[in-house]
Amino acid sequence: MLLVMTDTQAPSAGPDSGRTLEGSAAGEKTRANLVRVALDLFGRKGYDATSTRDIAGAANVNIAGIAYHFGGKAGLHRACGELVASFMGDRLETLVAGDPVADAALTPDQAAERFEAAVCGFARFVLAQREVEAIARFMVREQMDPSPTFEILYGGLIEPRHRRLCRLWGRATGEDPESEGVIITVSALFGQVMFFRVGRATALRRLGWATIDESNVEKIVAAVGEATRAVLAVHRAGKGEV
Amino acid sequence: MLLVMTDTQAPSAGPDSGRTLEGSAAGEKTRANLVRVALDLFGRKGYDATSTRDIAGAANVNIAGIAYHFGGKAGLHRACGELVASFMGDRLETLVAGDPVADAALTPDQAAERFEAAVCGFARFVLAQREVEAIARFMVREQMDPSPTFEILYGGLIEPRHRRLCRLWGRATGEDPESEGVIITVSALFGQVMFFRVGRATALRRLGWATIDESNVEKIVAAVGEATRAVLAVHRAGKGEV
DNA sequence: GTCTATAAACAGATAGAC
DNA sequence: GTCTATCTGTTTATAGAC
Repeated sequence: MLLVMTDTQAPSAGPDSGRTLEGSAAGEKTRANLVRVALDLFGRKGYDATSTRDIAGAANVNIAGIAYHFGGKAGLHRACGELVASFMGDRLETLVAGDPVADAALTPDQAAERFEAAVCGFARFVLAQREVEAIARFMVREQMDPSPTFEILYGGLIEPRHRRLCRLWGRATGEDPESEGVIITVSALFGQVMFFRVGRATALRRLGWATIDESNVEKIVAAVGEATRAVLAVHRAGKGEV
Repeated sequence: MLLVMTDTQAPSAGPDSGRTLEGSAAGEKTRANLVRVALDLFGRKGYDATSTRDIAGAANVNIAGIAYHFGGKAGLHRACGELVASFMGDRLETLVAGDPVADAALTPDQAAERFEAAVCGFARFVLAQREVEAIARFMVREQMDPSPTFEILYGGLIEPRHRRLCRLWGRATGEDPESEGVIITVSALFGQVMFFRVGRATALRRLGWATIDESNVEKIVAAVGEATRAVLAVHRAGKGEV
């Protein structure tokens, strides 16, 4: 959550090269403001389409502050990626899967139950939490047009979480957690949830909803939970049968 | 496929206000080139981040040609949306669902079979066809940051196709095709496919694939087809049971 | 229908006062 | 650490020659 202040390598020798690692309290707040606003704008409009003037204006920070604190626009974007990886990693760690070391001790039944809870918890978290809106937009944009920041997201957040879920699936079904089939199936099940984030404009229009509020989230959770149970059942029953 | 030349309302009285509706053969080719290139760049980098200079350069057309033929950058974007709606509408009409009027005459078994074929056909089309790459990027971008062009995509393509699939689902399960539950479930099932488009960067890295070639598409089709059958079976067996 | 040239606004970065 | 002012390059749009 606070690895925003990792020292950035400024592309040119800027005024930030000599500052201390901690910074002052005022500087800390300025940096946090900039990252919060930039995350929203980068996600909404994309990197190139977002001007540093807009960011600075919305964050009530002078334009020159971006270069000072992050070495430039690219450094600010990197800081956004680090915030996302850190924030989402913290939340998903406790929300989605519980204790990692205990996985091997789970019975298949327990693992299946926990996997379903992971899908539903992920859906509730990703769809209901207001603070995730900007983060989701930012992440989808990095998927479609990866910048150097994608590596931060993939290596620091996506890959370990996804691998973890595949282990859980393997524990529940007896299948190889690193096999293509498991990775694809787990990805597809979580893709159900993603649709209501990425295709939100379509979903809202088609369902006649103004927003995806708490009661609407539960309707979606019910559907993806049911699908998860159904697919899980097939894989636990007959392994070869398709 | 050729409603690219719908006359654009130029924001200001430009040189295109007096031209004929058909245009010359050379002009037609220029317009098609511009739309093809713009669709790719808009999808890749977004509207604001794509410069008319880049588009004109890649299309081997003079910069002023965009204002001449489409009234400006916004008109070119609209033309891209019209091409997408027209092209995808044509393909999905034959690929995904067959004859619309015959739906009511289908038995539940036939409808279920056809629905599964629709999901698999959609997956093959969306994931395998090279020409869909740019289109998919363009559409996802409109979902996340809707412009006036979104209305063209939703009303002319997404809504009618989605409604059609829900009717098929309703025919197979006996459920109300316009109910929230059906719309959500159908959306979620197709969301499985979308993940491998939108989250392609993640899927490739996680699976160790360089590209999603034909054999990889079939692996994905197998997984989403299986999930579709499983969920369909649950809804056809006991309607109240969850 | 296509071109050159240019206008007017805006981009990111930075120097230097405080 | 924050500010103003400015430099340099790029953006879309357009006027007018051909």
